[in-house]
Amino acid sequence: MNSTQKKIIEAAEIEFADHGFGGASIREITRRADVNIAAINYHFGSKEDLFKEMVRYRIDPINEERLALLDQAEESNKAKPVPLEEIVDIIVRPLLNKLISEDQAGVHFLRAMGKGMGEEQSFMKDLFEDCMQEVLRRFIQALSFSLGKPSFAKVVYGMHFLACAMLGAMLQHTRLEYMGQGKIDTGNVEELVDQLVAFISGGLKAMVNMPSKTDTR
Amino acid sequence: MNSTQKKIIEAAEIEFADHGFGGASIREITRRADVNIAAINYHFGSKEDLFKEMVRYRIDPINEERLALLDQAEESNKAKPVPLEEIVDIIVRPLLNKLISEDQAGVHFLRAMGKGMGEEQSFMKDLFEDCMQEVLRRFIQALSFSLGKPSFAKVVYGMHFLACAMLGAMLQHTRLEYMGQGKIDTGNVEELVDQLVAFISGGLKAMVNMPSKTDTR
DNA sequence: CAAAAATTCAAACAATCGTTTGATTTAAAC
DNA sequence: GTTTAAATCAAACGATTGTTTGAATTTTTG
Repeated sequence: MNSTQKKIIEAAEIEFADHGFGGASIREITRRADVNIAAINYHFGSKEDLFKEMVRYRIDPINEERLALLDQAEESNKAKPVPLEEIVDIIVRPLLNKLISEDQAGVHFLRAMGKGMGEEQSFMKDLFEDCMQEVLRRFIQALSFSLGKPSFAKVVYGMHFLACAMLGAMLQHTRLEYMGQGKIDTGNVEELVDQLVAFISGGLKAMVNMPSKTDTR
Repeated sequence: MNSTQKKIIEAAEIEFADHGFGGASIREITRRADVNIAAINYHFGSKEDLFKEMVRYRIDPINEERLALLDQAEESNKAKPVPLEEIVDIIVRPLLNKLISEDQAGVHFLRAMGKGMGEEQSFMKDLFEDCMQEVLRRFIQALSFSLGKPSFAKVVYGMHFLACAMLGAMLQHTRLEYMGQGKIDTGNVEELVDQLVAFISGGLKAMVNMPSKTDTR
């Protein structure tokens, strides 16, 4: 990955974050990256391939880190389940840590990815399935074990809410500023993640402990 | 609101849901609504005004319902705080109930609105501030009271996570199908809301009970 | 029924979209 | 230093974007 491609990726993160995949403009990306209009098609093939490359470039290392941390946690807990907070932390922290970086590129990436996940582009579903398949499988299993193997439906709802809360935090991080009336330090990602992990873990436990009318295992 | 305007609004919900505000096409909306291309500018003024109208048309009654329910709950609890689950339920249920409707229009509206909230269009921030200001104020106050008046930061984080989880559920409702491998009845909104309310309430309590390093009230 | 207002229509507006082309410049290989 | 290959460039491609226009049509009013 040469400097031109890097410049394009960084500009793409900002544009995709601001306007989504469909709304972002190739011309605006190249203008921001200070490269020629044809550079994107030359280096990446198409706008679609650029988006895919942008996602994989950032998300693959994060998922590797997640799996390694889960391996490590499962090993140190022997045959016992990994504590819930630990699992949630491993899912959330490596990703949301991208909210801090000297050039703010991570913030843009998270917003761009969050926005992409909501789009109806047909290639998106494939992209995220490719990226997340193994991670999803492993963490659903770990969560189920840690929660005492509740019904399949509960685990799915739980994983869903976990992803929703995390996705929302990615997309709406800037809203903290407005809601907090400037009294919240939005740069304190450590604090944000701590609170979010507590929120999600507590939520999962409460959900599992609640009796469900239509529950079958 | 005549039949042409109604047809346009319904078509707009689908298009905005699928492609976001920036990605949606006026031509596609009018084609789907089976009206002339000029109808949108004639009846609404602009694409932007159409989006605003679409949001207010659906969200204003929901917010009125929320405030009425909160009034009622506060009255029946005298000077005591309203139970947390009840408050969360009032925020979540009137909105997510839109996930069910014979013509699925509600699903599209929720996705369209969720997607819009993430966009950087300058008019969006104003629109949502106008819509949500009073509701936010009232429910932040009720939540704070019900949670035992924790620090301002905790309440803000809590309200933020609540909104994030709800937003995610709106945006990603169809993902339940995929994650649940077809074994989850995605049409069972009652069940979804029950689980979500339990998740959010449990999350909020856990968050408030967790000691915070940088906590000041 | 006639006059007036409201609505619908096809056509065109300038602007922008993603992509391609072919020439030109820069870098690498021998 | 000459030859290949890689990269950058301005220009143009056809298609689509949101919006406007002015005539034709429908609906309402007196």
